[in-house]
Amino acid sequence: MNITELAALAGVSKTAVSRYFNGGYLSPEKRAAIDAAVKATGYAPSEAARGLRTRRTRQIGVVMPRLSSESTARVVDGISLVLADKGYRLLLANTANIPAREVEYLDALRQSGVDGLIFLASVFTPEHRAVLKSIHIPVVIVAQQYEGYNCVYHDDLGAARDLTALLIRRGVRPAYIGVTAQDRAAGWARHEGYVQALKQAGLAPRAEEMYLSGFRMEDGYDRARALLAQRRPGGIFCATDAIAIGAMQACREAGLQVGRDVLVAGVGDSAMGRVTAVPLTSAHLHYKTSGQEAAQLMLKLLRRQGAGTRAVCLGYEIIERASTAGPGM
Amino acid sequence: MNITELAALAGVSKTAVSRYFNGGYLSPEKRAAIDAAVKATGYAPSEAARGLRTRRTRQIGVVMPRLSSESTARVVDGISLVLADKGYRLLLANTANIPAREVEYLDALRQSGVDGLIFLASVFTPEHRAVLKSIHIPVVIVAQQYEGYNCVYHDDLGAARDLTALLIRRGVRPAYIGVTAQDRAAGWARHEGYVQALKQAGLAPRAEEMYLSGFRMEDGYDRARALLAQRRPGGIFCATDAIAIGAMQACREAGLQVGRDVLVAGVGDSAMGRVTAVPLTSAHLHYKTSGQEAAQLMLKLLRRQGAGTRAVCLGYEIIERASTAGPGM
DNA sequence: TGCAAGGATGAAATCGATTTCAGTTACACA
DNA sequence: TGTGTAACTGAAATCGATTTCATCCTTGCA
Repeated sequence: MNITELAALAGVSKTAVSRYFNGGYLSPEKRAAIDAAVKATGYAPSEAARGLRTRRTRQIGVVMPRLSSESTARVVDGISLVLADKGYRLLLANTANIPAREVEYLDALRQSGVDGLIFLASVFTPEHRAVLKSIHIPVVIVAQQYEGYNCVYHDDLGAARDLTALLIRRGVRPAYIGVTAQDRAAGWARHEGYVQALKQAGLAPRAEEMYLSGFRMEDGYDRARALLAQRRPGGIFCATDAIAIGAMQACREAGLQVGRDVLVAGVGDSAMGRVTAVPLTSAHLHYKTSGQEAAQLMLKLLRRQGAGTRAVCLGYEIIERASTAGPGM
Repeated sequence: MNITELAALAGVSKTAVSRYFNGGYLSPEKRAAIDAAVKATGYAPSEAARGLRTRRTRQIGVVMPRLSSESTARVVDGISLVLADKGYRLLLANTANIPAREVEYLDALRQSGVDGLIFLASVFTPEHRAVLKSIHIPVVIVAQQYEGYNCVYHDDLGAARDLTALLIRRGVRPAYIGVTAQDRAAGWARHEGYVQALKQAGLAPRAEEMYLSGFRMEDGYDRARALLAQRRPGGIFCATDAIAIGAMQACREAGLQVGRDVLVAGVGDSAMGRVTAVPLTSAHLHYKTSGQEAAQLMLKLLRRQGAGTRAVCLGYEIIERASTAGPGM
């Protein structure tokens, strides 16, 4: 069933049918006739043909690392909530955390004709910059700040600073376990926040108290074991909840009671951190909100209301739980 | 840049360019000329035009409840892993757990021209049946068994039976907290497994020991509190990990030590259940695998190798942790 | 009465690819 | 020499919509 057949059935021209779906001059009689024909046949215009003519697909590409990460899933959830409402659909590209694949998929999605691209970024290589420059449709970058592009990101530095300060207020000098600084937000900014808090408290950051880890719980566990084998810090500030949870496990196994002998904090307020043996102090980052904001921003850009680029920085909320109760508890 | 311009640039016909991208007779000289032109311009065929002509989009629709649920995310992760490899892209529809929206989105995706549909199902209303019947592209249903359709699902009944039997072996008569039987897999089948295990052990199931709950942790907490206010079961078998984690919390607050005073088990082997104060005994369901299987099945169907419908039932793995250590521990 | 404005209409052009089809060339083989 | 086959070619038809444009029909108003 195509527009020509439907038009014949309703006794009108193709043009009238097109106007029925897209608005335009159309008499009530024809409208009713088309309405009846559409209802009877269940006809719907071909998206392919429509897309060819209008150059719009009402699809938004989303490039992201692992869907099965809580934060990513929350962001995408937020995006889909807003966009589905406006009739847009999400075209997903799962990069499995491989930067080269990000570049590849950004390019592939661009060519596949999406109206816009939302990119959940972690690192920026020269290839990233090149492919982003070659994209001539609206782009919104989530979770990282990138000069000259529309971004929605979190105040990672502030969250890390406040959490570190909290540990210091509880009477300890925290060590640090974080991730690669290539990830400006989760790596560099959170580390910087840690350093700033130390300095503000008059403490000198020491390289031997700062550890680099992977993103997984197991990585946090390993690094914390290595750390505890060398020194006994009063607290550990971890760049992510997963690392923190691994670290708490290592502490427990070392005979330390988390929240009393050693204070631990993470970032992200993951569901896991709420149910651990000792609930984890963390910073709630508004992931779902950042997805929604990114989608709103995308809608604005699609409506060509994109006067200049915008950068939206979302706040955070420190959630104190038992893991930072304090030495006296 | 379109095919006509590129053909002119390379000094060949449009047909030759098409054959360059799709295979067909083409002399090495023309191939080289087109290759050079493509490399120089970065030309890629318009997906819209191609889709119009071929009626294929290389897009697979995925309809699912909440992305921000661990099991869903794992399934979709598995799907995208397999399909991305074969050049297919995922068109996502997030139904926010609203059955009416599932029907709506199934219909919308069908009309948007996807080559196939993967449906992460929970309940089947008459409207679901109707819309599924109206779909004439390959469909794979995940997580539920549905007669006459290609399905990939888990042995929910077996997992529930084994876990309940485990609790009984540990010397307790477990109560049950589960979800609506409208969800055949997570609701009905897991309940049925519980009942079967009781009967096999010569115990009569009692209605007053079976509670109906929502899907969230808070729901499990509430139901467990209500349960504990009435009776003190030696164990609780919960239809999902989230419920079980809520229930463990309620037990702790009631002064009971989970794993000793009360044994608890869930289903799903969620990341949360591994880090709780008392780690949770659960059944690992191969969610990611089910996504991969569903994708493989879809690929077969797309290749028209769909001789009859197939139903793939995946096994499970009982993961014993401290929450079912036993009264003596 | 005349005329401008705007509602309503549908034929035809267009979007950018794939596919059909008619035909050429080259070569092997009887 | 004739013939069958396979490699190769490109003009033209086609997919199913949107959009342009010329035209017709009403009104309202001077």
